Amino acid sequence: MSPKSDYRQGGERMTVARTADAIAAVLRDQIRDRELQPGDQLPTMDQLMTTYGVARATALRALATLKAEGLAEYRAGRGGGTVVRARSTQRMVRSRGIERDDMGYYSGPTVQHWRSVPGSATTTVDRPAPDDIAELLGIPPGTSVLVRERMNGDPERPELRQLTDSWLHPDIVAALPILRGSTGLGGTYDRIEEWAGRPIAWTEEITAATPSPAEAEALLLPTGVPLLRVLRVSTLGRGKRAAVVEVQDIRMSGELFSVRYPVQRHGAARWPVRPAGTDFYTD
Amino acid sequence: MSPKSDYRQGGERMTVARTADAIAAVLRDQIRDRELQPGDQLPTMDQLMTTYGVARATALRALATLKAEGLAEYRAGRGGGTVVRARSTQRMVRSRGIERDDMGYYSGPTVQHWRSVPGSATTTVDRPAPDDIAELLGIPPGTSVLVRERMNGDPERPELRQLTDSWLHPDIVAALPILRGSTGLGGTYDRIEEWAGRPIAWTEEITAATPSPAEAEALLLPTGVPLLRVLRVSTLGRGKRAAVVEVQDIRMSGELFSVRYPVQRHGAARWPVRPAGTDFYTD
DNA sequence: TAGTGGTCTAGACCACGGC
DNA sequence: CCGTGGTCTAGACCACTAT
Repeated sequence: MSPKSDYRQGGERMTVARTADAIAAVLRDQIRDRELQPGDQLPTMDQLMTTYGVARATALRALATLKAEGLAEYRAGRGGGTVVRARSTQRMVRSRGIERDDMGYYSGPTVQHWRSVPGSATTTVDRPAPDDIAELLGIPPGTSVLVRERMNGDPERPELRQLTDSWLHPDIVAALPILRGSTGLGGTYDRIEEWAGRPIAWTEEITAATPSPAEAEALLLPTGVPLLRVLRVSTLGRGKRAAVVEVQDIRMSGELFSVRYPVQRHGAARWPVRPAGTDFYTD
Repeated sequence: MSPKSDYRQGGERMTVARTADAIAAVLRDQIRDRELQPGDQLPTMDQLMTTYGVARATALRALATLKAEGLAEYRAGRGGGTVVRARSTQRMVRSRGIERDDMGYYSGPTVQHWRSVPGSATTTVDRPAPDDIAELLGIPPGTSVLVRERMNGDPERPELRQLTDSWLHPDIVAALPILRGSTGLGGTYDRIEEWAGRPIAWTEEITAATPSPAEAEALLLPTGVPLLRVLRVSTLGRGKRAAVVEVQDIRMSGELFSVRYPVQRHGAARWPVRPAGTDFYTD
């Protein structure tokens, strides 16, 4: 992986890093091995130019690579430079069960006090559904769908925030035109349950994604930090007659957040189990 | 967001993109709006140079930005070029319940037939635990811990693969030295339950991360694709006396995989619910 | 072989922010 | 002020692969 050696220049075999990727690999290894601690300054471009004998642009690209990977960041000003980024190892864990208080449903105590991020507001628009949302809603891709977009977070820790797009199934919007209006997002679930007279069931599907520039800006993501994406599917009814009424697309920093679920035992995995025929590992 | 206009050059206000970021933004918008479909060729560097009047390096950076974001990729050779990447919108969904067959435990039918990736083998080493693993194991960071590292996946679809590091608590390794040996990973759980005489309980914590170059290579990740990371914590006992015996760190492509869980209602959220005091939305 | 992107050197100029 | 990284132009050379 690290092209630190076995590198040719003018037919002569070199053992030192002389390319941007090789220099980046040297520094990356030093960071991984904690020779360079968070907050420590990396060599400046001038230092890289003299120690490795490369051009300025090459030194720049080595440092830029580490920034893109989220390993380093720039501190501007005199005495600044490129430093090892302190990566939060302590993530905010969201236990994904549904709770309820005077305000309505919420998903766990860590977010009970979250509010709309100042300066942002819920917007309600009709928009063609992306493929994955359309698939979950069970409608043709590109169908125009009512979506409520919102950003909220912890009022006391502004970096803890998430973007939520609530895509409402066309049938439910036709039946409940109030959903186009000022009903809060939390209120949406109550309105639907009042109308249906039975409970919504939720399933969450979690994946990772690269943020768009707009998402990175809104969520204050440094470069190199991916999105943690939770797709929450709200369903009425059970089994084959279950109808998807809403899909929420919730995006948050993959570095600051994690979500936690208990894992259930099914079928033959229920305790006590019979001994396995072999110890072959299948997962 | 898109610096397509309001750009100054020599004191003259321009309305066309003349920087790498601005050109990238134009192309990004065209991809997002489906003017450029997956497989379509983006303008070549020569075309960008003439249409925008920029230097070759600038055109290069515009295209490189899109590749880094995972929106485009390079097809080499004559007639090739930079094309819009086909992003798999159909992810492999792993329903995270625990099942069991003759082989032992496994997590859902989609992975029941998975095997070790050809050419890879399980390695067993002692390694200092990273901070987040140490935290979950309840041991001081940097403690040397036995870890079993493995890569497995779908034999018929080699791109569907995952890296699994199984970090075993020092106490359980001391009690069960066999875990250092050739017991399969799936066998680990059986050995622990036989020894303890009671069932393991699992919790999974999901987050997103940027792959290291080594992880990207092993998992065949194109640039711009983040990791989906599942931390599975295995526990013996309940409540305050629960002891963590193992932490699995499972990494897979965030583009090809998602994990799915049912969401439980707790406390006041159990049906039937009382009406909410307001419709204020807290999540 | 031709056309694509990728890397490098060399040098000019700009933006930022602590000193 | 001045050292830091960031962007740009300009040009040389290399790597890949369909044709």
